[in-house]
Amino acid sequence: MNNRQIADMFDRVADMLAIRGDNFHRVLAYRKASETLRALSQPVADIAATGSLTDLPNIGKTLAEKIDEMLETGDLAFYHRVAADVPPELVELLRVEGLGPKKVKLVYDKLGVVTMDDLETAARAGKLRDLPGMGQRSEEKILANLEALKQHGDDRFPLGDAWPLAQQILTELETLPGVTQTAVGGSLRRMCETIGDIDLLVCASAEFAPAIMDHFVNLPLVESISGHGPTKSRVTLLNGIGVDLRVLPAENWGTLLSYFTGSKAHNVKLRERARQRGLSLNEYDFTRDDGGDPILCATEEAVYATLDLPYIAPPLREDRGEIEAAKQGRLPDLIEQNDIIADLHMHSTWSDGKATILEMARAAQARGLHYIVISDHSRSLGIANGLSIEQLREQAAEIKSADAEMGDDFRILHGTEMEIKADGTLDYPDDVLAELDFVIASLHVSLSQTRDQVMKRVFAALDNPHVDMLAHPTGRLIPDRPGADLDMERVFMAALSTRTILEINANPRRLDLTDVNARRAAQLGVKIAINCDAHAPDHFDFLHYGVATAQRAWLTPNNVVNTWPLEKLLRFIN
DNA sequence: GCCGTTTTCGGCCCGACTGTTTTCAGTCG
Repeated sequence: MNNRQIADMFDRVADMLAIRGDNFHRVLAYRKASETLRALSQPVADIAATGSLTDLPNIGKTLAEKIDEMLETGDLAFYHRVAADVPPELVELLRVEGLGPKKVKLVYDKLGVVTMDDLETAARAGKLRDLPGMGQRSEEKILANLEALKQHGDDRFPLGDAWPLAQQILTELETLPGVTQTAVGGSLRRMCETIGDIDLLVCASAEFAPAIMDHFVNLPLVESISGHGPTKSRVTLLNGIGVDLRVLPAENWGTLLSYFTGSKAHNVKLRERARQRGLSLNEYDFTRDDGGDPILCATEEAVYATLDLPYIAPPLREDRGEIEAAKQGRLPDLIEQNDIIADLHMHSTWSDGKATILEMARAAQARGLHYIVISDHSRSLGIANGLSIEQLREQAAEIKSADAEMGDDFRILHGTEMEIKADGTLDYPDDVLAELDFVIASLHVSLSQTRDQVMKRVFAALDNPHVDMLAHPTGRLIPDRPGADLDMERVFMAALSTRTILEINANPRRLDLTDVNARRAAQLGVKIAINCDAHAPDHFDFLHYGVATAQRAWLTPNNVVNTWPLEKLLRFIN
């Protein structure tokens, strides 16, 4: 079993234990262990092999043994023991909003409900309303939420879908009386690749809050309201995405922002640190155990300062070592968007782009870039109008004239995004590749090949001396396609030894490498590029998603080749 | 079940909102 499968198993066991009514903190231990495994940037099997599983946070003796068991047998006996008490199918019921472990146990014990269909049948028959603690309203709500789940599912939303939506709502809320500041919070502010719901925060004094909330829950794109109070409201939009809004005054802004940015695990660490100092941290303030005046924080900097920590940027707040690093003064000097001076991967009308080479160059220059690589698709990708060898050579002439047109302050390099074909061969011969300034290799087809097959293809590209960069290495698409089954550790080692750059593709449907993989690659010394893969001038807007992913990977400007002057990049690839 | 400036046992974050209550449990974030 791999990291994700073991993490999934721990999550499933946690849900089953919660339904069974086990100690809450025992349940939490399984969930925390799951998070540790998901954040791990190397195979847990490698760590198990050295016997150092318990060095990982949240993995103690018991869970280490369970991980060993799963690695050896592919199964977990404990899971089957719990399953004797709690049918594993019950876990599915937790996806229904408003149903937690207690109520799932209730409907199972009293009505024998196991599946969603059972639940719907029971609700329609009016059997839920007579259960203790439930009534007609609960029954109606469960039916409505079952229906909503069928309609929208409860999948997470791609960052690229949620971000513009959040900005749109905030822009509207900013116009309301009394609103002095707004912000996104939660996983959206941390720029996770997918988000469960949108957290919005508004700064306004209490007398304005009710009107702000009323406006919010009555926005035209609201489908239903699931909570509506003076400081907190929650709605579901027509596309099924949930949006939470919190309103607090300026004196609480820093603690509010910190609290609702999370992650949960990061917050727990902050609160533990507060307790060590005789303080208790919540979204309003720090209260003192000795009963003294609470400490108010109008900024997040003040929150961290109260805990004797430097400011920690939101993309780092995943409890992946950032608090320990902050304590020791070794937080990374994170890459910022204005460090980026080049884009090495884009398309023009020569293949499937929407703009000419010159238009792309001017758009790039307008955004502060100093050089670009035009990298149209290669001949075998017919669907994207890939270039024949003859077309590629014709294109060289146009690149040259466009480059001259742009003047001395901007350079256009001639590249290609070359297919790594399904049979493992490359789409252009070496002598053609030798004519180009920059060669990108990509997987687009036959991504569901076996690990052996697809790794052979990647090695063929990495080992070719003309290939400078591997673009969107796994080929995944969020949320539809998981991507090729690569052994990333071996990809990184090969990239390192062949001096091949690996890409963080900034398109929010890709974000490939992932944050976790990019962090591991950079740790090993692999150089990373952040590229928009622009097919039109406005796709350069994707850059902030790519930079945020790089920040989540703890990358500094030195890890990222797009921060380098052209001469340095050319030295590296040659 | 994990973890240790609270240190091998006894903590483990906590507040808003809802619905069913008549003072609170459950859910959610």
